[in-house]
Amino acid sequence: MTEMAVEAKAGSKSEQAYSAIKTHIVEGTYTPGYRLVLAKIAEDLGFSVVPVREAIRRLEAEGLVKFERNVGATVSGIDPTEYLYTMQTLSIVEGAATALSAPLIGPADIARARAVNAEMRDCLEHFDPVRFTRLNLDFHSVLFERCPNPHILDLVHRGWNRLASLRSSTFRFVPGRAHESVEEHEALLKLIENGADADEIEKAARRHRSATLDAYLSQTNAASLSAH
Amino acid sequence: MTEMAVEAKAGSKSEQAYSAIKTHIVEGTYTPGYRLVLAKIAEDLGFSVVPVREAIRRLEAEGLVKFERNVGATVSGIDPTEYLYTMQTLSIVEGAATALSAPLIGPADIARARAVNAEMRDCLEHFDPVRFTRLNLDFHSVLFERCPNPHILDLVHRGWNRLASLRSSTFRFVPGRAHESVEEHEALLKLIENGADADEIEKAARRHRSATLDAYLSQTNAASLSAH
DNA sequence: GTCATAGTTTTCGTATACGATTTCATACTT
DNA sequence: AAGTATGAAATCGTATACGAAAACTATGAC
Repeated sequence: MTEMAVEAKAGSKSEQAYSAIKTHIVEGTYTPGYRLVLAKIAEDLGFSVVPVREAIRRLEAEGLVKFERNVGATVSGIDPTEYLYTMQTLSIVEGAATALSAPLIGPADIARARAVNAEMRDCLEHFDPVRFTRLNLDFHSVLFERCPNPHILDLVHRGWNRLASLRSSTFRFVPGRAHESVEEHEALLKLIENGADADEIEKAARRHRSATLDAYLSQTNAASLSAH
Repeated sequence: MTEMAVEAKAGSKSEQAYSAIKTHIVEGTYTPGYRLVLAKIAEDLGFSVVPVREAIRRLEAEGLVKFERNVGATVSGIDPTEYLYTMQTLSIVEGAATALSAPLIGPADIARARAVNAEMRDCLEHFDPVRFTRLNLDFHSVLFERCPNPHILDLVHRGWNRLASLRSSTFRFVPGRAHESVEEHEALLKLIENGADADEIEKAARRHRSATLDAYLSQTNAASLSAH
């Protein structure tokens, strides 16, 4: 788990370049604002610039890098507005993915999710935000990975990747919110376990994410999402 | 209106190639299965292959073309499963976009949508499915274009583009469904006009699309979407 | 007549090269 | 001293060229 960022390991050089750069962004080696110079990356990887360029444009399409004509690419920053857009979009697609996969989630999945959530509680006591964040993805993966619609699943992955690329910087992990979060996780599991209807699950999953966003926004006095 | 497919008119050659090819696909010049040979397109446009290749890979990311390593690209086909995935995804993102833009829709917008819907009724009497389809996009554009979240809006556009690329082929326009559709349009407008809450609008917009999908599926005895 | 195989053709994948654009540093003007 | 113009450096954008992989074709064996 937690390997979501790694995709096509081998393959064409453009694909290799794509995963290599993506990994750097998601893992935090390339932080927001970092300037991606074609020639430099090409040399580092031992490729020429053409496949690197292709990789970067693909990352641009996913929102991980910002690209300016004749200027170059930089790792996307943490503009609060962008963060809001990303979280709102994710709340919608993840909510749908969770609702769609709910009927396919078995007792084994639930058990695994509970175990992960228990570990998350641990992280709160021993204050380990990095691990907490990683486990959070593991937990939600259980809930949405069985989504039978690959398009929706792909959108969910993209959203998480974008968030991961912001992870290494400033905010995230509002302490009070983390405690609420693990409680909501348990509530979500109960809903799924009891075979609640899709609509109810979807709403709960959305609210869970909206609440995280709101917790962040309340620190930065920006506009609220759940107001909508 | 109806110009949604045309984006960056000028710009770098890769962008020009992108819009040119995209237009061909969406307008139906390149039908599903059509083989996109780099050298040929490059010659047609008067460019070299590198920007064309970049354009094609971008179209691949949007699902408009299918790309195989060392083989080439073909315009995406109308696999019923893919159609289901696309429609389901669109029902979700379009539903959200409509709900989010609803509070920003004014009386002028409503009036315009009504006019479009009236024209659609006309198309039913004079049996003009091509125009009907075009107007259908115009109608829905009024409902979702004010969505303040550009990410979501982008996903909606992508969904419509994919559908447009399938348009020219076989199915679409199940006669009975079209009549229902214009009625549902009016119902949607009433909801927005009366300031119904976001959740209600979202559900109605989703159902509207799911119903279109189901009408198609009932002809092909595939699995239903609204069953979920 | 059918299948397998070798050779040819097509087409993609990427390296290299060079022109175009932007950015940065420097010198000059007011 | 501040701002503007000029030139140099960095970087991108794309053309061209060639090697590699796949698809196609023709030939021969059975």
